[in-house]
Amino acid sequence: MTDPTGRGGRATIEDVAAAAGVSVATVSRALRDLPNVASSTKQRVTEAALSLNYRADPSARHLASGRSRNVEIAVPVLNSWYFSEVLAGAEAVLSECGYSLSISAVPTPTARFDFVRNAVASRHADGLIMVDLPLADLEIDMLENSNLGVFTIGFKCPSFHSVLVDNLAIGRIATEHLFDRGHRRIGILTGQPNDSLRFTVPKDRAEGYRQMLTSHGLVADPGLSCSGHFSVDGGREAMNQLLKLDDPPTAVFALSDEMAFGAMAATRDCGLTTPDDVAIMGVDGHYLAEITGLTTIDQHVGQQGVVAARQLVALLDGAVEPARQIEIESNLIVRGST
Amino acid sequence: MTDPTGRGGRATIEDVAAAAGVSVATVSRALRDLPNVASSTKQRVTEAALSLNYRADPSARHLASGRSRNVEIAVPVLNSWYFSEVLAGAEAVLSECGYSLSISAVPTPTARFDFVRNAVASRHADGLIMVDLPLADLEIDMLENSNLGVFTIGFKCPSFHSVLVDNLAIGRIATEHLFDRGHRRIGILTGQPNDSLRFTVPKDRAEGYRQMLTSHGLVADPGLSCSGHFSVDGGREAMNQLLKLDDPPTAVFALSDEMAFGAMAATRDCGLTTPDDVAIMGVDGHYLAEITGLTTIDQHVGQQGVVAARQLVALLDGAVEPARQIEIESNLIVRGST
DNA sequence: TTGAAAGCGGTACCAT
DNA sequence: ATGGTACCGCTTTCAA
Repeated sequence: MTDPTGRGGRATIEDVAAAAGVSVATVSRALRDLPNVASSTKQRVTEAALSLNYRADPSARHLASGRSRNVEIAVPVLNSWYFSEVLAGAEAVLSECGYSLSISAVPTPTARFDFVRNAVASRHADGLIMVDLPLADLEIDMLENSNLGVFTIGFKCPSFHSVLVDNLAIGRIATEHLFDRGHRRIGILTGQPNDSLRFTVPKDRAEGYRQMLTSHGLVADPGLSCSGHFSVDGGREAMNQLLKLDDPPTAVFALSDEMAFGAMAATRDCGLTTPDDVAIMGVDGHYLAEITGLTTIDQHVGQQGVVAARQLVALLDGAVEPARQIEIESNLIVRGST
Repeated sequence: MTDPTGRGGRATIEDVAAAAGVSVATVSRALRDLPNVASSTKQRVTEAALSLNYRADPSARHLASGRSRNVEIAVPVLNSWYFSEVLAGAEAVLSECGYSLSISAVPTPTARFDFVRNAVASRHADGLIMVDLPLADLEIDMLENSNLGVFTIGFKCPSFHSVLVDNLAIGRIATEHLFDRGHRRIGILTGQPNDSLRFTVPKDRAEGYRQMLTSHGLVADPGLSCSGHFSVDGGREAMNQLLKLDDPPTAVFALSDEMAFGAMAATRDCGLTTPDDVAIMGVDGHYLAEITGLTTIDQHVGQQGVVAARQLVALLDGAVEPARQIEIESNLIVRGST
C-alpha cells in the first residue's frame, strides 16, 4: 500500500486503466467527471485510482491540455505583514479551487521585468496576481499578448482586472477623523516620493489628505509633511523630523500602520504621550494595531487576496467574466491613539 | 518582437532549432551547457533563443527529465510573522538557484496528510520544506518511499534533514536572564498543551525553563504557568490569568514575541508597568520587538529559511550531501521590558 | 559534434 | 459508452 507501483509511490494513468480493465481514455474521462461514462465504469475507475493512490501528473496534464492549474503571485517583498495577508487570503481560495500557488518576490523594476518576461515565455502559470507592482508599458504589452489571466492588487491597470481600495477616500477619512477630534495642525507621514517601483498608494492617500484639509478651509502645510520609507523605521524617522519642529503638529496621519507604530515609538522616545501630546493614526488594520491602541483604517487586506483569487479562478475557469475593477471597502477603527 | 511566434509570446524548442538551423537535440544541449556542442553552434543557438525570447517549458522539461525544479513549502498558516520570514528567506535562495516555489497552508492534521499524499503522488515538486509540521509515522513512511528531498524546519525528524534551533537552550537562556535580573517568581506563558498539530516548540522551551529554575534551586510553580494560544491574544489572555493571582510573578517568560506583545498589553491594561511591576520577555526577534522595547531571543527566522533552501538545493542538485541536522544559533537581545 | 526518435503521462479527437 | 492514438514540448539514448 505504501508503494504499490514500486516507483516512489507514483501510479500512472496506465496503472489505473489496467487495474480497472479499461482504456486510459476512459480513466481520464471518468476521473474528470466528463459525460459519457457509465456509472458502473466510473465506479470501478474511481476505486482503482483510490487504491493506487493515483494523482494525475500536473505537468503531463499541463502539456496535454494547455492548462497548468497554477497561479503565480508576485509581491515586492514576502516578509511583510501586508503581503503575507494577501497571500494567505489568496492561497485559501486557490487551494480550495484546485489551483497550486507559486510565489515570487519582485523587489526591483528589473526583477519585475524578468518576472513578467519569464511568466509569459515559460507559461508555467495560467494566471498572475501582481500585488503593488505597477507595470511598465512594455510589461503590459507582453501580458496583453500572452492570454495569461492577470489580476492586479493595489494599483489600477486598465488592461487588467484589479482589486483596489479607494486610497483617496482613505486619505480623506483619516484626515476628517483627526479634524473631528479638534485637530487643526495635522501632519502626514508619507512614503518615499520617488520609489523605484512607482508605488502609487502613498500619493493617493496624501492627495486625499490634502483634499480634506482644503474642504475644511485649511492649507496643507508642506512643513507638516515628512516622507520616509514605508516601514516602522521610516515612520519613526519621519516622526522625529516633525517632532523637532518649533510648532509640531498636534495630530499625525501615518500612511500605514507600520509607519504609525514607528511614529508612536518616536513620540514615546521624546517623552511625549499619545494622544494627549500628539494623536497618531495609521492605515491597514494591522494585527498589532489593536493591542497598541492604534486608530487605523482597516482595508481588509486578506479579503483583497481572497477576492482577487476568487475572480481570477472565475476568469480562468471561464465561468463569468469578472468585473474589471473591484473595490474593497475600508473602514475607520477608532482606538486610543486619537 | 512582442509575439514572434503568434502563440502568446511562446516559442518552442523547434522554433529555436529552425531559427538556428540545427536539430532540437542540439538546441537542448546547447542551452543547458552540455558538452559536445561546437562553440559556434552554441552561439547561434543562444542568439536564436534570445531573439525568440525562448524559455523551456517547465512542464515539458519535468515530464522528460523527471525533475521539476520546483520546491514546495508547507506552513501551518501563511499570515504570520514567523512563517513569512521563513518564506522570504527560502524564496530568495530558491529563485536564485533557478527553482520555483509553491506554497501551501496546512492548518490541520488532515490537511497535512492530504498535503503529503498529494506531494508524493503527484510529484509536482522535487523537494519539500515542512515548517513546524511534525509528521505522523504514516506520512514519514510515504515520504521516505518517495525519493522527494525533504527538509524540516522547527522540528526534528530523524528520517529527514532538519534546520533547528535549540529550544531547550532558549528556555534556559531566557530564564537565566530573568533570574540574573533578580527575579525569583518567574512565570511562563506557554503554548497550547494539546495542539492538534503536535507543535513541539513550546514543550521544549518550557522544559528549558524548568531546567534552569531547578539548577538555581527553584521549583517551577505550576501556578505561575499559563498556557494560551501561540498568538497575541493567547499571550494576553494567559497574562491576564497570571495577573489575577494573589501573588503574581515579577517576571514572565513568553514563548513567542507575539505572546509577549499580548502580555505587555494585558499588563498595561491592568495599570501596571513594565518592567517595574512585571518584567516580560519573548522569543523570536520579531521586527516590532525593537520599537516596543521587548527583550527577546532572536532565533534568526529568515536564516532558517535560507539555510533549509540552500541545503535542499544542494541535496537536489546532488552536490554534497547536507548535514542531517543544522542548528541555527539564537541570541539574547536585552531591551527595556526586562 | 550532430540528428533521429523513443519516451515522459496525460488529454482530446476520431472511430467504433 | 468506450478505445485507439496523435499530439503537448522537452530530454535522452543511440546512431551516424
